[in-house]
Amino acid sequence: MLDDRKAAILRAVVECYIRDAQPVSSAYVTQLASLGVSPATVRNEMAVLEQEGYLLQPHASAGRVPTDKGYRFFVDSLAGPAPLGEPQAELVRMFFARTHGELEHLLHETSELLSRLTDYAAVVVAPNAPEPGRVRSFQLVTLAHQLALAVAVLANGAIERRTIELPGEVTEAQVHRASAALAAFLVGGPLERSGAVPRTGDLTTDNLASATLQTLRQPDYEGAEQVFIGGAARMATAFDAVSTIRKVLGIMEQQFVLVTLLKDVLDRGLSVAIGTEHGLASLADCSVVVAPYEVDGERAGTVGVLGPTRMHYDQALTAVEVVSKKLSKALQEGGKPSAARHRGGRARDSHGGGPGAPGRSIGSQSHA
Amino acid sequence: MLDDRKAAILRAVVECYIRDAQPVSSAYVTQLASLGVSPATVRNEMAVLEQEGYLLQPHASAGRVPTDKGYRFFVDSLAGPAPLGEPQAELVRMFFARTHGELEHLLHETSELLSRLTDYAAVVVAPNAPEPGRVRSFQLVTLAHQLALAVAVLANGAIERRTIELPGEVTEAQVHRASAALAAFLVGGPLERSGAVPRTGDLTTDNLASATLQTLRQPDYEGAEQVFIGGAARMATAFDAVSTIRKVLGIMEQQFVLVTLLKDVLDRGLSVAIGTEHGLASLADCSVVVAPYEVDGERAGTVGVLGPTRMHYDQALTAVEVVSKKLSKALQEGGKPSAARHRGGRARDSHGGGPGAPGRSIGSQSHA
DNA sequence: TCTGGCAGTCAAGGTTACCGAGTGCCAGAC
DNA sequence: GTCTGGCACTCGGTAACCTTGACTGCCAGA
Repeated sequence: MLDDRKAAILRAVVECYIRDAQPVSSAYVTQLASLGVSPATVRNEMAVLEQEGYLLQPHASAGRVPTDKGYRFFVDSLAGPAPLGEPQAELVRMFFARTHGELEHLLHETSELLSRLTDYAAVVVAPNAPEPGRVRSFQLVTLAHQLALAVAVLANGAIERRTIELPGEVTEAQVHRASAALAAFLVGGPLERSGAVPRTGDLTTDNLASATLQTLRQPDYEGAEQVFIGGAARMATAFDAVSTIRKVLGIMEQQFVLVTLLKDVLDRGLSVAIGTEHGLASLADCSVVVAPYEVDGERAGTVGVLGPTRMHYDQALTAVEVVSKKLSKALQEGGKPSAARHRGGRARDSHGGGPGAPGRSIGSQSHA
Repeated sequence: MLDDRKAAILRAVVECYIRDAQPVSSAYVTQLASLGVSPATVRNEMAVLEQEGYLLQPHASAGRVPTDKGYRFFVDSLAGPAPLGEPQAELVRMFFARTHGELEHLLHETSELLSRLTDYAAVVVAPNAPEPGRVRSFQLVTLAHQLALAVAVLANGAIERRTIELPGEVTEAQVHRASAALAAFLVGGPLERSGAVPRTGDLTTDNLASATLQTLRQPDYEGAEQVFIGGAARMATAFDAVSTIRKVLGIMEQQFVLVTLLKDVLDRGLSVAIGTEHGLASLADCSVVVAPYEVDGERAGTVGVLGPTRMHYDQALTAVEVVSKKLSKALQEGGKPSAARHRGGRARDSHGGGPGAPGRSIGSQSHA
């Protein structure tokens, strides 16, 4: 589609613009990309590139600026992600060497890591798949007069809990029996195990048990995706127009929108969405770099970076890639309860570090 | 300290400046505060007020702007918090009428509520006191080969969990016995119950039990304060200098600093800290309005509002006051497990609403 | 097909002048 | 003594204007 020279010129323009945030002139390209031609020739080529929609001239006497299409070509023709700088690599190594507490904490910190690696805002979407783990222990505990708590410990250390309302006439003994029956039924299998609890003979007990079972099968309201945003404040550094900052922060508030955005991008099989490629008008000046991460070999969640369209795509791609890989691995490490956890309460690794360091990012956690 | 007329003039200046964000002239004050004197007189008074440090003139031909000291006088002489507007009151009522899920979720949403009420950023610091609840149920569950999970359900529905590393030679039966012994020892009392577990006769079991007890007595690493920030993006609307926005967002990233700030203000017995009154140079353009909230009659956490020094103090004060009261009450409602929870895993109220509405704020949750 | 040169265009920056908002001060009234 | 009206003064802000310089587009010639 583009001959070598045009491609080289386009690449040069994109690179310069990403670096300097200023329109790139033909002379600058000439001296940077050693093409052996004069500025005039470059000018001609640039005029063609503009006609074809790769470049744009803010005004007549200015240099050229890449369009979304220009960035797209740049990204697609990228030799591949740049290797991570040594200091960054060290950061990643350090980060994943430490053991983190529960999943939420890990993901939250991961968003900060990614943000620090790239210097853009980072987004981490938590896994929303229900815990697949088998039940290791089940208990029904009476709390108040007409209130009980169903607590299940899953094999991976996660805890599922549901509040159960008791009809008035249930006795403590009946709760106990129902608990035992449910434990016998559930332990060793999935929490949502189908079928009915074997009858105990006592009607109230059986009713309680089946009601509890029903509740357990309903997904937790936490099922909605959780989003962690790291380094939102870096957006204020990436742009200098107040209005843009406002728009972007505004979108980041609507975390539901953000999750949908990332999902869409991934679903379209992309790892980069540039400018208007994702349909959000208020993020027209932003690009998104995403990668899924896996738990037990299955796509579980998403990590991503949100930055200006003139972002360092190569670095962002690498960072996102590396972090998603490492995160997958960290979550993979099976029984290790320090990480493979979701929705359950908190766990802490017995050798986990003390109180976390002061947050460095406007981290965000919400139920989108 | 200030005679009535000076006070009236100062108040008028502050009010106008809060409303218009523009230096206030003597003429404007004259027509607004019906003092029955001419602009010239007001000018003379304003000159005195400036000399005494209540007002400031950005430049010679400009009107006056309040200093921190001026705002302080204004706040202190405030007749009292303004009543909440009807729409706001409705918002609060609606909010607290709904049942919320677990504590974290509630606090997170509270920060958004407060932000929406005031149109500034809101901060909610979670209670950091350990759950005082009595143990209702205790269990030690083997997870992996050398890994167990201690799970305690407290009377208020909270769940405490600790990971326990098992020495290699422990059998499943021994874990079981230790679990039973610990349950017998702990249930009905506090989780940190002092004393030793009664011996079972089996050395390994006893060792495991006492090791577990030891772990239980150590505070969870989540003991560090959690902070929820709602509506951080509103800061971008409150200021129009990019550099200020950057500074403020920067501080909000360092959530540890933020917590300390709120703590300091409260400890000094203040409910409002204006401009440089709190020592943070980068928040010199900001004021903070705080109030503690209570759980079981004891100070548990803090709610606060962070806005520009020219904030609507009366409204902010009311909002913070009302929200802290209502929050205390919501958390008070004793056995109700839907709210009185911390650190434990998640619980959901059986009649809790489905997936929350899309987040409207850059909410933030971190371990400071 | 490339190149050098030249004219054209336009943003940015600096200068000037002007306007107007607001003060300070003073003399006179109450 | 206190207040007021009036007047001169001060500056920030805006607009008009010009200059500069950085580009490009185009064209004629290599």
